[in-house]
Amino acid sequence: MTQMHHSGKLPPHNPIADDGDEVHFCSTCAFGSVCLPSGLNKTSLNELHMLVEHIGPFHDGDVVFRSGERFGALFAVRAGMVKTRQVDDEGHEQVLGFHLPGEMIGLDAIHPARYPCDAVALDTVFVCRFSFPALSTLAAKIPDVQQRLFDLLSADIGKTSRYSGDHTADERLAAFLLDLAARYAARGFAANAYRLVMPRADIANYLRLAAETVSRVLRRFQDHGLIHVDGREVEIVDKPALRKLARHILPA
Amino acid sequence: MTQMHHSGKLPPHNPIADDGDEVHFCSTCAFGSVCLPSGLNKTSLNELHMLVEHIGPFHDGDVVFRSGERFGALFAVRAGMVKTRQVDDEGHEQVLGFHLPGEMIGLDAIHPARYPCDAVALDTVFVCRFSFPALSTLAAKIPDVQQRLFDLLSADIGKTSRYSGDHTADERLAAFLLDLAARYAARGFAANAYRLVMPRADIANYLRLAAETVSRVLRRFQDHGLIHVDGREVEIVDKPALRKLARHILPA
DNA sequence: CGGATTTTTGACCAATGTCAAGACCGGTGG
DNA sequence: CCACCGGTCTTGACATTGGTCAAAAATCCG
Repeated sequence: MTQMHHSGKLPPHNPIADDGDEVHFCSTCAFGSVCLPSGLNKTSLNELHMLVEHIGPFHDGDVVFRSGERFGALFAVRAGMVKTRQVDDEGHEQVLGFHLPGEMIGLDAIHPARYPCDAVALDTVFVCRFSFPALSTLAAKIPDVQQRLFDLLSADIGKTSRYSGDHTADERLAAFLLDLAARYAARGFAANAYRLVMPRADIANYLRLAAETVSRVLRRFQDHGLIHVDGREVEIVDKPALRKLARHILPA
Repeated sequence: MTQMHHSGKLPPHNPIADDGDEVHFCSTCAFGSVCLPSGLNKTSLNELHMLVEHIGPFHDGDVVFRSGERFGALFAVRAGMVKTRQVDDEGHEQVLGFHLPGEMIGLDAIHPARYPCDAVALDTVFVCRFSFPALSTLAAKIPDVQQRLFDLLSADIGKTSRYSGDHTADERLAAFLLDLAARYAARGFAANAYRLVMPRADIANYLRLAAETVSRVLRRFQDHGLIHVDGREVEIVDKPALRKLARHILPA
């Protein structure tokens, strides 16, 4: 299994160094809609920015948080890709998700008050840390923040059930490729071509398939002109066809 | 597919008629810890009770809420069992969960602001309706209520990922039986014997198996002395053995 | 360039799904 | 009380998807 190269958490970056692109970042972040001055008063805005710590860089295999650690904060991915996974005591890994810039992780840790999974960097990653006690307090004062938190949590329940059904390998892979494309597009990246940052084995694990099956299906998709794959680079060629395959899984 | 016999929602019961067992009910409800006078001041308590509407009875097949309806409230099951399910436009059903008394449904509707699934009674069901706007307002005023909501949402994310992994039919069924037993026990019912209210087909769908497989596995479990099944009545005979089977799925 | 890791490919296999038939069960009406 | 009916559940025979194993090919990095 992939193990961390470094020791785990790194000390916070000097926030000042990041101020330059803070606004740019916030525009794609999970809290963007409340962070950015969209009808939110300056004081509240500052309070939210105040409680955010910028942390990074993490490198491939580094752990942002680890299963069992006491829960203290939510994280938003600021750059790079993070996978969340559970490893049982016999070493079986279960990949729970892949998280792109602007997406929030740690939401499943609130209730047990411990992180129930590891969050592992798949490449060079920067994150924002939101102290949860501070965030709760703020949420009680600012309805928009509270609502945003409820929304993030609720949306995560919906996402989690997306792949929960019984579907063929083709359906799952088609949905996976489209879903990633849509999420990249939503964050302002190219809509039809991107890099699969994670190894095939992780994709397979996430989709409950064997790595060999992922390989074979991608190959077949390419042979049929649905996508073009070169190593980890993917280009979506025939989106309607993929969408048709994925129709049982993806949101209408 | 099972269709509703009646038209759907029924008018609210007269709350006064239920006052008698309100306390008893609250002690097993998802909001019990905040509703009951455990350090919570009387005024707040009253405000929470105020916004609850008791609704029912629903009968087998009746719909508590339906996919696509505008989201306005969370529901707690008060009696009976509710299943949540999605039906795609080709009629394929996907069962998302079974909900026992004291459990909350509708949490996945907050974000899309519409119910993303149907909630269907499997037998005679009573629910409590929590107006969400009212609940949010209250949450902003009472930290315990806010925290409770965050907890409920977060726990649901965790639950949803429980069966998300790749597991054998045996593992899944063992986990399913134990999970139900634990949830019944947590609500004060018998810990080792209960009635499977739902048809085999629903269990199968939920666990991504064929109904025939459910049938065969239950049979085998019985032959091996792990459980005793008689129609929909189940008794757990060898819990340690089941737990061993389910060890990859169930919480430590 | 060389070793490790990841990915691909082929051959085979097993778990589970599918199909079909029959048993069971609860309710209904004669 | 019994026969019947519709739905549910079980069982058996068979089919199929996707998993497993093994080895070769490609890729990555130092």
